[in-house]
Amino acid sequence: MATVRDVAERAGVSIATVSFVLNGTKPVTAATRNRVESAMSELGYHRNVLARALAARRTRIIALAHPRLDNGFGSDFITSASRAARARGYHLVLWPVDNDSDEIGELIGQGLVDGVVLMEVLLEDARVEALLAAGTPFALIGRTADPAGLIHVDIDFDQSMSDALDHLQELGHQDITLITATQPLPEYGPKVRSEAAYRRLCAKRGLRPFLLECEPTVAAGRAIQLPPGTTAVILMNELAGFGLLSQLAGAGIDVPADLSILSFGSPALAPIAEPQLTIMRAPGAILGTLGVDALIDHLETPGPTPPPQLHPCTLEPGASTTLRR
Amino acid sequence: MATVRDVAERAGVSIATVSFVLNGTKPVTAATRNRVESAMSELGYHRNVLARALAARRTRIIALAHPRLDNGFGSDFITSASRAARARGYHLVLWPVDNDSDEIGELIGQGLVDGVVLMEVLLEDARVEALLAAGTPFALIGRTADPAGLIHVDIDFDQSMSDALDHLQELGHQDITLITATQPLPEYGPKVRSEAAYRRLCAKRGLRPFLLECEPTVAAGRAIQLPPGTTAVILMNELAGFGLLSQLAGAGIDVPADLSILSFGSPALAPIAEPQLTIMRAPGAILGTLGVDALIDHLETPGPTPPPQLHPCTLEPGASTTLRR
DNA sequence: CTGAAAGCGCTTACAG
DNA sequence: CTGAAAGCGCTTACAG
Repeated sequence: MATVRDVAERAGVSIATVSFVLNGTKPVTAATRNRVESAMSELGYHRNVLARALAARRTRIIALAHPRLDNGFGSDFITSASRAARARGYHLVLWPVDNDSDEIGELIGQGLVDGVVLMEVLLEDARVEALLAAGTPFALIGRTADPAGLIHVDIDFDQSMSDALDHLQELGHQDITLITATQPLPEYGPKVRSEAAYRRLCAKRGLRPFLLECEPTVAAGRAIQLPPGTTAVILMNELAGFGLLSQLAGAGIDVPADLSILSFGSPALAPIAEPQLTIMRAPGAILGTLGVDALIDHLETPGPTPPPQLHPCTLEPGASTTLRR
Repeated sequence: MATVRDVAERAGVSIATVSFVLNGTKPVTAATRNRVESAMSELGYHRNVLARALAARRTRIIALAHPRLDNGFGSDFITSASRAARARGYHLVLWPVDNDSDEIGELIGQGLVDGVVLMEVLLEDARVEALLAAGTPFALIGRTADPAGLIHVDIDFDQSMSDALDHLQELGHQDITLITATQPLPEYGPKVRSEAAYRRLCAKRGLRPFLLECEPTVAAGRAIQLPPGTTAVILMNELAGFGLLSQLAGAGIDVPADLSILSFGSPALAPIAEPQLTIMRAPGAILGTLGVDALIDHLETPGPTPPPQLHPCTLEPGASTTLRR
């Protein structure tokens, strides 16, 4: 592998000059620049990111801390996050850490990364404390209970719920039940915020709120007992949704003629349902890009905390919602 | 952040000695070791991985090169791969690269990683050539057309297909149709190998082979025309499977009474189907661990190419297969 | 605009 | 068993 020294020698300049053209950090005459650039391409020079990082005290590596990946928008998110990082000349390392301050503290101490993107943020999150204590810049995917002053991107649950209700109300529905999933951890942000948004919007719109929750399984969905009078359902429990569909089919209740279903879920599963589900699609890929960009922006031009980036889910019409009869 | 220098000073030794106890590379008396270790813990010392990497010419970072993640065992695989790396003291960086030799060549040139795990390997893969040319160690998840001499881990398609046929034959089936998915790229290893295994095993077992393929969509599944006489189906096309189930239900054909279905697929989707699908589950998490471990083993003790690690899918009984009537 | 030199925080021959 | 010193491949004040 060629080094700056090789390039400098071939171009007849000092290694400092090579560095200046490499980084554009100081003015260099066109002639010198050309000599350096041809030397680089002739030698197939690639700068060593490790040495650069050590000397510059900036690694241009960021971590994606993920307790687990099996949920929600996992794959989309990761693909877009790693692409976003690469697009800005950064590398993304994966840190499989639990919500544990020691574990992340140890990782931070290694000095490998300039910042951290935190997935699966809890309302109370020990990792956030560790990051704050270490002075390591970070961006949250999701939000703690009080995210003021923290860089974060998240689903806009208010807007999403509003859009969901709009869709159903435009179809004439007024008795709309919200079905969520029982969570292993009590304080799960998306659920808490969605329920709050639903309650608030119902009050504001003069709708009677019906909230239900069940385990995220097909079997639990089969056992759902909808409140009498319900003509539409907002689902935040994809698996139970399939159970519910099966239960309804068995009972001769037609979807959407008798009951409209709007499901917060993934486009992968929607076409499997019968009828194909109308979904509110989570902006996984968008959040990946926003989170990484927000962090890198902050790393490159530190300043006051940028405003949160909240992005709503997108309505993707299927065949499971229709006019109330 | 404390450095080796701080530790050395506090312990009253040289930085070399600190390094020796850090790495266990040279014998150190118990007394000295103790002094160094207490100094380290008192200072909350963490070794800087960048500096170590630069000095030792080994970064202990490996890359996971992934064209896209949306397919197959994506999330499971990545989670297990990143855990496996961490368990061995390595970091895993994500490289979102297409099957393009330039792109991966540029990334390798940066000197960030000791080796690469390659996902989504094609029968002819430009990235493999680039890696070979650069002399960068790598492990394949999947296989090229001729993987001899390359470290690789993959699904054992022969064994998996054999297990699938065993299951169905034990239930009395002899007319077994294999349904695969049309691929965007012509030479897709899993499909090619599965079909070959199916053909070979049918011949060996005196079964008549029926092969079908269709687009990986629910709609395509609805349009499948099974060969007359088929009593069981092996599906390697999950989405089409749902379409097929729907088609059969509409035609009054009972699964599994009239037709058994064994699907190579994910445990996430199996319970959604009605009846719940009997599946051959891809060993995504296992391959993640095996791939990373194989690469790191080779990095730490170079030697002849270790034998390929082939791991079969696991039969997970559902309610979609039963005795032939 | 360009260069000589120090330094980032480690590891590793080489000596003793 | 321990230490002094060189060096990994860069960046960045500091001078000129």
